[in-house]
Amino acid sequence: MNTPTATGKRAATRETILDHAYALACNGGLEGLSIGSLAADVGMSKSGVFAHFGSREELQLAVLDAGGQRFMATVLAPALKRPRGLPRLRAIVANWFNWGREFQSGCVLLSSASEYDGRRGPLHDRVVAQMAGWRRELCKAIGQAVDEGHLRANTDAELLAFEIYALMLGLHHDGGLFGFDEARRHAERAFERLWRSWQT
Amino acid sequence: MNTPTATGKRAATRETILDHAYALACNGGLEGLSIGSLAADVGMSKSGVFAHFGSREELQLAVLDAGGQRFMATVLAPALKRPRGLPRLRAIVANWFNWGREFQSGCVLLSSASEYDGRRGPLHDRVVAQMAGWRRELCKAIGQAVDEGHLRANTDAELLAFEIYALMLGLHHDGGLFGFDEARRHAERAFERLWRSWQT
DNA sequence: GAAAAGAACGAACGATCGTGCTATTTATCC
DNA sequence: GGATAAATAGCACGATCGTTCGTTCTTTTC
Repeated sequence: MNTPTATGKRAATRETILDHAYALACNGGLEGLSIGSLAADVGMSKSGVFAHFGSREELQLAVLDAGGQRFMATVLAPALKRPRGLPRLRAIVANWFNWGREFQSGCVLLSSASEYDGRRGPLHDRVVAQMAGWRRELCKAIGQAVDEGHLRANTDAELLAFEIYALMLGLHHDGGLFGFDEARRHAERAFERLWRSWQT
Repeated sequence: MNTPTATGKRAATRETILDHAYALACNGGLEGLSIGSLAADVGMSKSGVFAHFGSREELQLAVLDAGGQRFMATVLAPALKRPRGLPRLRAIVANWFNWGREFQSGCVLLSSASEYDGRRGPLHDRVVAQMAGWRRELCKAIGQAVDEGHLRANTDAELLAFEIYALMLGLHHDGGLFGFDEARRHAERAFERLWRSWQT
């Protein structure tokens, strides 16, 4: 038995740092995340935090990955237990509604999308890859709903995925600015209209 | 003739500064806008730029106002020449499609919305007021389309405004990440479906 | 318990941040 | 054209940024 705890101390504190970094980035965005404030939040020295990542960009990438992982675990994974087709699709949307409300403010992934859409570099690429991956998952679930006969046979999966995504953007946008309850009401009704418009 | 140009020198250079500030904020966002880089971009000294606004926050507010003004002039004003109802609504959307492509990257107003939705202070309030005002204009145009008999009598203006706004968010989001052309195709088709779903 | 390895700290760096203050330049007015 | 006012430049401040480096503390290994 030479493996200490399978996760070691280094990995554990790294996880702790990422927890705090993720929470901070949910407010201020990835671009507003500074190593100094992060270190103060965790209760470590700047250099101690820094040593875990080697650069700020590497830290930001790690936060982005952590966010994507949590998103998938919160939104997609539970929905996979539901039967294929529209029930699973609705479960995805339902889980998505609750996403980002664990911390008071916005979603790291969405804010990163608007922060890095115009620039170049590793962060931009990671955001694009993440978003494209999620869109692919959405299309997959939509395709299954078509196969199950829940949605019309001529359904354009990419278009519907765009529409679903747009409504979630609207929910987060309005939720952040005008209050979550009213935004939720609008989004819920919009989704009902959306499902109906694509149903068989 | 003692009035030099009706707009004095001070106002003129202030306008020049705001032009550059607006362009810079279209990429880096309002939070990424710094007085130093702005001064370098304009070709002035930091303090020279600073003197025009008195504080960074005041500068950001001015940029926000300038953005709102340009948005209204680009998107709303030309549409008011079209006949009330669906034609005007479609014109608004058509103008909105072109908005934000004057500069290569995103829209200041949208990025500000995600930057300040979680915080408090004058910037947050200004963003909310701006967004609420625009939403009100949208609802007004929708109401007219109902009055004209172009949209169903039981149309929920706020809900439709939410749906329109959501699609535009989707357009900007996808446009920034995946390329504007594909996003435009999706958004255009989604809008056609949207109009049809609310039409008489 | 000594030795080796790993993790975190503390101080310092050059740069940039927003913001004052004081000159200096530029425009306006009689 | 000289006096006055406005506009801009220059410089310095404290703070914070990301990053580096050498030291100290903690853990593991023999």
